[in-house]
Amino acid sequence: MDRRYRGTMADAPYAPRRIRVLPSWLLGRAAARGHRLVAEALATEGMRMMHHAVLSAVAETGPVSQAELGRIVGIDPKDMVTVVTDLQRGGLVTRTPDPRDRRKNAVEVSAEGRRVLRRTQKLGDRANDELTAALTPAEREQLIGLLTRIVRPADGADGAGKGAGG
Amino acid sequence: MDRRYRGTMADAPYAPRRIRVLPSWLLGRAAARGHRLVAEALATEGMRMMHHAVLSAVAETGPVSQAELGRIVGIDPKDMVTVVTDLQRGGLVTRTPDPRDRRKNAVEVSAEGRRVLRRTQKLGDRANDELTAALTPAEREQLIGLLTRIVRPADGADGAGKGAGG
DNA sequence: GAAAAACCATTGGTTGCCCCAATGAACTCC
DNA sequence: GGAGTTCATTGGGGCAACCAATGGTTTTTC
Repeated sequence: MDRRYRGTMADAPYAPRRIRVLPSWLLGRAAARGHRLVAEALATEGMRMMHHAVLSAVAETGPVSQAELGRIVGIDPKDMVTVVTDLQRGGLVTRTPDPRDRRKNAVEVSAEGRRVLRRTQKLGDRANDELTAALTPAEREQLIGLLTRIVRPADGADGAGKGAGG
Repeated sequence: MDRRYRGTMADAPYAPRRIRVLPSWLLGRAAARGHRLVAEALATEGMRMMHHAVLSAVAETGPVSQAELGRIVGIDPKDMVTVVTDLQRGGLVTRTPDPRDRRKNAVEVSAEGRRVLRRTQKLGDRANDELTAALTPAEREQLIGLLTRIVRPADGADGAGKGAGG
């Protein structure tokens, strides 16, 4: 394998020992690879990760406000505006004023949205298969379990919920 | 406990089922949390993640060129210039022309650099402890092993080494 | 019922990370 | 000594996460 000049993350096998074993470091690397793989796959449908996540949330939650969506997928209200606008422009969701609460937009998936979602889900799944190709199914489940517990430490006691990154 | 408005990643517990179990998704979340934790910790020493990684690599590799460093930690040559400049400005590394190859800069850690590195390493380690607080030591090792294999699939056969993003 | 507080969608702007292309100097190989 | 390559540097560009402010709307409180 010719080690070219390009330093594209993916081929940075050695890193300093002290760092290479740090979960935060590995997480960053793995996430970067996952992101690249998924983004690449989704791009064939003109979708991006956040768009897919939001569309998925909409499909699952039914008519829902943007603020609620933001809480669900964990993105900023500002970014949500962009995503929903894109989705709407593509005819994947409808954004209608909620008659019960005129502040809100009722976002709902369209037939076309469901169609696209079905495809992008398959694409995303396949990308994830490739991402975890080196793992056995059992190991993959293990990884998912471990990560899930890392992602939501809000349950534990000790110093959690510290300063939200000033 | 009050669920405020802010959607800062950390408190996005539920996400759509279909997505929540996707390694790529979890990886992104976990990485974001790890990044926040570590960055926050390092900030107390005025350091950033990349700076720490590079400094660590320099300390471990001895006098080394920037290009080599870039390959080691996996960042772009352009960004390396900035990082090394910052490090140099802070007196943490020295950047001297390599007499054996006048194209190269021999980057080397300074005494002060070692001192800072010792502190930032401790800081980084602690942040990682907090990141993995929900895991037992054995589980943490497990996670590291799993992630390591995800990060470098370059060994396996199947479609690996695919298009690097495009 | 009116003021106060909270919430929603939107606009505006910032930061950090990752990536690519081009340039001039220096080294290597033939 | 000329071609090809590597090095540091400069100049861009894209994407994700985040924070502050505003006008309109709902709920809360007195």
